[in-house]
Amino acid sequence: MDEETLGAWRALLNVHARIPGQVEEALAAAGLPPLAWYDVLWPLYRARAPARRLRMGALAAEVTLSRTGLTRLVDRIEEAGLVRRESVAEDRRGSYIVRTRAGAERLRRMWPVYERVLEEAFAAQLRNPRALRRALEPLGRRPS
Amino acid sequence: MDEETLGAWRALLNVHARIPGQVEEALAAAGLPPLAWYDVLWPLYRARAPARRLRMGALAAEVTLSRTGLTRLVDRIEEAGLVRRESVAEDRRGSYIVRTRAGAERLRRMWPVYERVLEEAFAAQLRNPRALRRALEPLGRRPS
DNA sequence: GAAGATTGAAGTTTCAATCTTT
DNA sequence: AAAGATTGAAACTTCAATCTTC
Repeated sequence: MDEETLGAWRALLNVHARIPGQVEEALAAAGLPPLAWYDVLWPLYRARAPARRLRMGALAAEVTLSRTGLTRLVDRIEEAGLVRRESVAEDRRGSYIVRTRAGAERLRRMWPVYERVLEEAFAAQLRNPRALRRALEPLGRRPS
Repeated sequence: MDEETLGAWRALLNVHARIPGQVEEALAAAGLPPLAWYDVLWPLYRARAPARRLRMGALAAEVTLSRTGLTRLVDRIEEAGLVRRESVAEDRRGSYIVRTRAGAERLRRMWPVYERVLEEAFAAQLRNPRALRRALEPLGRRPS
C-alpha cells in the first residue's frame, strides 16, 4: 500500500473521529437529542419515506447499526414520542416506523445545529467539495 | 450548506460506515483481535513511542475513545499479554503502556489483513490518492 | 423452513465520583 | 486545588436465541 493512499485513509479516519463528536457536543449544548436520532429521523423525512414511514429493514439499511441496535434505538425515540410503530397490513411480521409531528419538529431543530458544525469544521476548510464528493462516492457503494 | 459539500459529507460517512466493518470481519475471520487493538498497538510501534512506551494521556490522543474507555481497552489488551503497564518514575500519578514482544508480533499479523481490505475496498476505487489526502488532511487537524 | 423483528445476556463505552500524586 | 488515571453505575450495542408470520 503506497504512502499517499494510506495517508488518505488516516486523514479520513481523523476527520470522522473529530467532526461527529463536535456535532454531539453542539446538540447536547442545545438540549437536543444525539446524532443517532437524527440518522433515524432523517430517512423518515420526505423523499425516501413515501407515507412518512419506513420498515425496520429499510431503516436499518440507512443507519450504521445492527438490527438489534436499531430496535433499541427506535424504542428510545418512540418513548420520546418522535416516532411511532404501526403494524404492516400486508405482512404482519413487519413494523412500520412512522414519523410523528413532534419528530418532524425535532428534526427541524437539529439540522441547523448540525449544519453549523459542518460549516465550521468541514465546509470552511474544503477547497473543492465537488471533487471530494466524486472521489468518495464510489467508495461508499454496496459491495459490487 | 450547498449540495456538493453535503454530498461529500454523506459520502465520507458512508465510506466510514462500510470499511472498518469489513476490516473487523476480516480480522475476526483470521482469528485476530479487533481493530481497536490495532489502534492502540500501532502508536506504541516505532516513531511515536521512543522506548516502545507511551503514557495513557498520549495514547488517548491517538485513539477515538474517552480516557475511561482507553483504561478499559488497555485492561483487555494487557490481559491478553500484548501490552504491560509500568509506573512512571518521575511522576507517580502516571502509567506507561509498554508494548510487549507478543504485542509486536500480533500487530505484524494484523496489518496484512487490514491492508488487504483497504486495497480492495479503498485503494482499488481511488483515482487520485494524493488529492484525497490533501483535501482531507486539513480537516482532521486539532481545532485551530 | 426462512424472513422480520424483538428479547435476554454479555460486552463495550461513557459519565460522575474517587483515589493518588503534584 | 489541579492533573493522571481508575472504578462503579448507567447507557448503548451486539450476539444468540426466540417469537410470529410467511
